[in-house]
Amino acid sequence: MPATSKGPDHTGQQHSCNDCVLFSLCFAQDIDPEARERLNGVIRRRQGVHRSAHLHHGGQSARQLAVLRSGSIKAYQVSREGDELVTGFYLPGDIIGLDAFSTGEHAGSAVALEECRLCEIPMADFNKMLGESPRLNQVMLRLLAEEMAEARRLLLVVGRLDAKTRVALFLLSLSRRLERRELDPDLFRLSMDRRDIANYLGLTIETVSRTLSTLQRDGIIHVRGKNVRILEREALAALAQLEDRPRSRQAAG
Amino acid sequence: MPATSKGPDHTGQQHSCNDCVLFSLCFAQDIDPEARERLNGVIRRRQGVHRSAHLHHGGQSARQLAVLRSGSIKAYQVSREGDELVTGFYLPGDIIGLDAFSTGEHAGSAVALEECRLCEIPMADFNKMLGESPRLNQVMLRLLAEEMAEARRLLLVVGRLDAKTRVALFLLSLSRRLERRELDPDLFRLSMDRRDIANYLGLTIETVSRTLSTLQRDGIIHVRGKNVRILEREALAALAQLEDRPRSRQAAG
DNA sequence: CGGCCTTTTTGACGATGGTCAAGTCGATGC
DNA sequence: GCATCGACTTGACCATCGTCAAAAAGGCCG
Repeated sequence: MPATSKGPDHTGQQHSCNDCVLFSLCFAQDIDPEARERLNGVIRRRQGVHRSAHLHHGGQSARQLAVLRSGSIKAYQVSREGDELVTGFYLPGDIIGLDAFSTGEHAGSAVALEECRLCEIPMADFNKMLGESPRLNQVMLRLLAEEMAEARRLLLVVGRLDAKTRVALFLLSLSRRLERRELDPDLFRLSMDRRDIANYLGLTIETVSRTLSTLQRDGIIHVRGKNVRILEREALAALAQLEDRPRSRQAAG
Repeated sequence: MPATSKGPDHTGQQHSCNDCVLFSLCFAQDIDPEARERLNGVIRRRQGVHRSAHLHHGGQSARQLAVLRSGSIKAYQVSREGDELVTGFYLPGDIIGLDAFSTGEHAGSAVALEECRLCEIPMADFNKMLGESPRLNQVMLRLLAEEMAEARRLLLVVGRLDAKTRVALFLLSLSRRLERRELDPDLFRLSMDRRDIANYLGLTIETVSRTLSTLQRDGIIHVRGKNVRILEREALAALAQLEDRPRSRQAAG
């Protein structure tokens, strides 16, 4: 709770976006230097966000926008019936809180899957900047459109593909995102549990587990609890694409 | 092709947003009168867009933003494998082309399901206005966030619910949208065919057909081809909510 | 290390919904 | 009217994946 906010901290991290190792992934790279300077003034660098801590809950009015610096975060919504619906996982460099743009309230919740560090921008400051910088607006519009495209992709995966294909796509997508962050794309640790993966993919825990086992049996991956190694990327990619998709194969008009 | 563009047309429709019957549904109501005046100057009112005519294709660079004035439109994407993926249906008042905001190119395609009329705003003009009006930016951000929320809802429907629930939700959603447009929410015509419905819901044609038949047998709706009458709204709503959802019922953390 | 709890895996079984196939309905054209 | 073509409906069958159950593997704490 008493986590550092503003001012120097003791982890050797820099205090300007310009020096940030994540700069090339962050939206800050896309705005003009002047705006970035102002951003630096209002950003609160927060660390010590521990596993299971919520960044925000659905329905809460948005107090800040955040960029994830380290760790990982699960985004989910709660349906009227009270079930959880996992909508995505954030990795370092991702921006958190865009879902509040329509109403000013968060559409969903976000919870840390492990120890996290963040850059937070108070909403008031951010809105002020938005009102003054069309450029920043464009960037936000683009980010939101991207998140939308991602949701659409997920839609394809979740509704229409068989279990093997869904899991293959999940692993590959994660792998690709890690690669873009200069992390090992073939050997990584799943920070979310089977339940979250299953929920995200629209499957049950058992099916996810079984599917991972099958992929291991076929020599395509190696799994040991949360640790995954991709052995045959080609084969995995083949599954993700070619596996005859069973449902609704109507051709384009 | 030679359809009217600009200037008077012969259907008795007005030429200012202020007089438009759709004004209360259109984003034009949310911007300041001054901007609306400018909008009026650049809008092209187009009619005679006939069934199966495309408004745009995926990958095309966006030439305009459009508001649907009458008729209905199907939005879809084409996957790498060449399958069609129906992502939504537009009704009068809906805005078409937001998907181009991230890259400048349309993410998906849009095709008329029946005779349509539109208000088109050339992208160049629109972008110019965006650059000058933070207010307009906010409105666009909100619209995009809403479209996103819609996509998320669809995600829930398509991946996790059984066929009966999906179809019930589809009918209710359509009904609600018609109601907001002051049309009869209980008696309407489906402008899309079964194939499109099935694809949108992540089901097969046969299952959609069977499910509609079952709903009819149970006295909840009456179907005759594309014509639908909702007989027992309560019962339909009950199906949409309470029908025990079979998959992934993990509780919130 | 041993107990306890949670997470994950594995197995057996059955229902939902996809597949294939045939039949009905409806619109259009001759 | 009749033929034809596509859209829609209905039926029979069966695969996939959810359900239920139990065992195995980790984690945590004493």
